[in-house]
Amino acid sequence: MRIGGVKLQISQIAKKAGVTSMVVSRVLQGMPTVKKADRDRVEKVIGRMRMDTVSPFPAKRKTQKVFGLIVTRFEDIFHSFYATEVIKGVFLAASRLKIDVMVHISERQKHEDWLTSASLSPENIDGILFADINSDLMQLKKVLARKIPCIVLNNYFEKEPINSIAIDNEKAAVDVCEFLVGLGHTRIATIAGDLSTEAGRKRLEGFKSCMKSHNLRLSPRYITTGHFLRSPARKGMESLLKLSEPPTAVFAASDVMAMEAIDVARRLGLHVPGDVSIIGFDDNPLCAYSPVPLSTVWQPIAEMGRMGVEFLNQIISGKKKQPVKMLLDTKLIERKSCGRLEH
Amino acid sequence: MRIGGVKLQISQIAKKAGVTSMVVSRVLQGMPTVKKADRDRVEKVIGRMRMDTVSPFPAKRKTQKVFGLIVTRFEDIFHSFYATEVIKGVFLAASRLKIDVMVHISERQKHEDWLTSASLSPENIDGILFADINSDLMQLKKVLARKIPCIVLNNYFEKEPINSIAIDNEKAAVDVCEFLVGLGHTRIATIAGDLSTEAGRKRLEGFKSCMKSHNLRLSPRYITTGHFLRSPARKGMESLLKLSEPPTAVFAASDVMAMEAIDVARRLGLHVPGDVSIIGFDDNPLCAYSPVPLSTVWQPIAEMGRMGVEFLNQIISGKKKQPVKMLLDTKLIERKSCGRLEH
DNA sequence: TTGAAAGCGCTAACAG
DNA sequence: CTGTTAGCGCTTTCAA
Repeated sequence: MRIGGVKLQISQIAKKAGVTSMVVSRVLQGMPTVKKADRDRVEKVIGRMRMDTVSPFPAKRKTQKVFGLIVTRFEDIFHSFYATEVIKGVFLAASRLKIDVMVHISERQKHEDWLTSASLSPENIDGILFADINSDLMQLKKVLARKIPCIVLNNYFEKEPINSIAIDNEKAAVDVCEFLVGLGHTRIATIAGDLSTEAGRKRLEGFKSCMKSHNLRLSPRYITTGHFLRSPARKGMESLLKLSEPPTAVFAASDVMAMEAIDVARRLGLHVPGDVSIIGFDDNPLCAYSPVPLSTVWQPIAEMGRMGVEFLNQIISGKKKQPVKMLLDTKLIERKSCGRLEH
Repeated sequence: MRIGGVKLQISQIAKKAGVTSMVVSRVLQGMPTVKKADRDRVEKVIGRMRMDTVSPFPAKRKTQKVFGLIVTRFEDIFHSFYATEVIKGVFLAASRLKIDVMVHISERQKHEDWLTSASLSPENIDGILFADINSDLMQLKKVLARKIPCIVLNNYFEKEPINSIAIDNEKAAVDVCEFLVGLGHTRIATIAGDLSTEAGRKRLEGFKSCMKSHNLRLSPRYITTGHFLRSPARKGMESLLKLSEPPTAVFAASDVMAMEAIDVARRLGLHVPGDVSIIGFDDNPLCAYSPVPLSTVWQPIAEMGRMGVEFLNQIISGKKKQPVKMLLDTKLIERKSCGRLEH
């Protein structure tokens, strides 16, 4: 067990907890065959030692702290704005705090047991940052069971005692919807993101709930899913524009999808925003190359990564009480792709 | 000792080398008290076992391979285009090859002995990638001495048997100079980069040698150093424009510096490229925000990172002969910041 | 500069 | 479920 760059001896933990080394060893390995009372005691002792070990020696450490960064793989991840921004924020903070970062790209859906693999074992890692969690809650549960300090980014756990920092996607989507309604639009459609991600779901939910609060009817045909990908987004936009009553405004859940939507519209001879307003999400710098400057939502992704590292560091040092819960605010960026509806 | 994601037992190495475990242990720890003959034998055996261990089991591995990525810290590193691009390329390849990456930001000049620190010890690492080497050749030497597979990016070792992949900065600078001469310029100045980096030096050398080959006089006053930083670059540009015979074209060794140079010129009421042509280096996307589209040099930074990972992986598997040596070509991007000289 | 022996920290196995 | 024992792999020590 590694704490704040220092190795904790099993025998020492055992002594303090009044159990044998074996019991501690089993607890650390997450084996089920340990009496609950013993397990609790061991965990409490580890928690106490964590604080004792780390706080009093700020610069005296020989070994650096090491954080694991778990990134769920998805298509084009390293061309994606999200991943590179998170990584930027994480490294920014890590380099300031002199923390090494072990990056692991985990395969979606697969039962990769990276926790027991050498490089990411608690032996070598002081804490773990999940850059996102897609469906594989299993690993998170294991990490929690072993009391390894961790923070989840981009997924907000409202009730569970899990440290999490996320973008307030729902509020952001409401802002977008309010903005479009404020421009006089009533026939508003959406190209939703990947609904297996929390960001995708929340953005859709926020949009729906805002439409409802304005008593605007949202036909199921106005809801398409682009999975955050280019080609499905195009298909979605095409289907929207083919409707007998096409929308006058479209909320795309990512800038990449919004750019594709603009392209689809223009190829059909429509003007943006004259014939149809389009708004994106991300504030991806690539929008600078858009034929019409894209209105969008800026989100503090790099900040989220930075805060993740800083908070995790504080948690490990016992300077921050758990659970940490943060919802970060977004900002609507108004450019030229949305216009007031003329009657 | 870790090889290709597999732990090699000291005792096994010892048996094959015909020495005791102690000797091997000492060799691995880099202790000086080992007979040279024994040390050589041990190293040879390790080299052999490396190939035996890795190649025959492509997918059978339980543990992932782990590469260390050493990035030398400098100002604003994570806002720098270079660092983020290298990292992008490294992760792109690493995720494809299912390799974990341990990122370490090393402090410049300091005697950080990260090799003996737990997280980057040969115990936990299969190979090392240097994202650049600034002055601290010591660490590289240690890595080489311990026969840990490694590749150096962005520094080209012409003669030493060190694996290296770099941008051909010298040729790129010659291209730039040829380009400016081709536009009719003869009074060409430069804002050089940080001359403690190889990139900075080579770009200056290339520029100088090309000027010479055209029999163009290069006054020392025409050579300023901007250290790749904003404020020194401004000062450099200011001093150039104050000369009694100011240059008609300026080669800035980075886009950030070129943008500052443009700003300085415009604030003095000069037109770019009418009064002075300016060319940068990097093809930083941030040039999109430049008041006049910046002519510059694109360099395959992400590709360099990607190749680094791929080659290192092949070296470890014995599929690639050492030393690997590569010089990557750049491309001059012509936009609007350089004009033909009118007489 | 070497290696036997002792020590250390961990875990698999097995008996209770 | 527990804890003893035995064993593993490595390093420190020390005498030669």
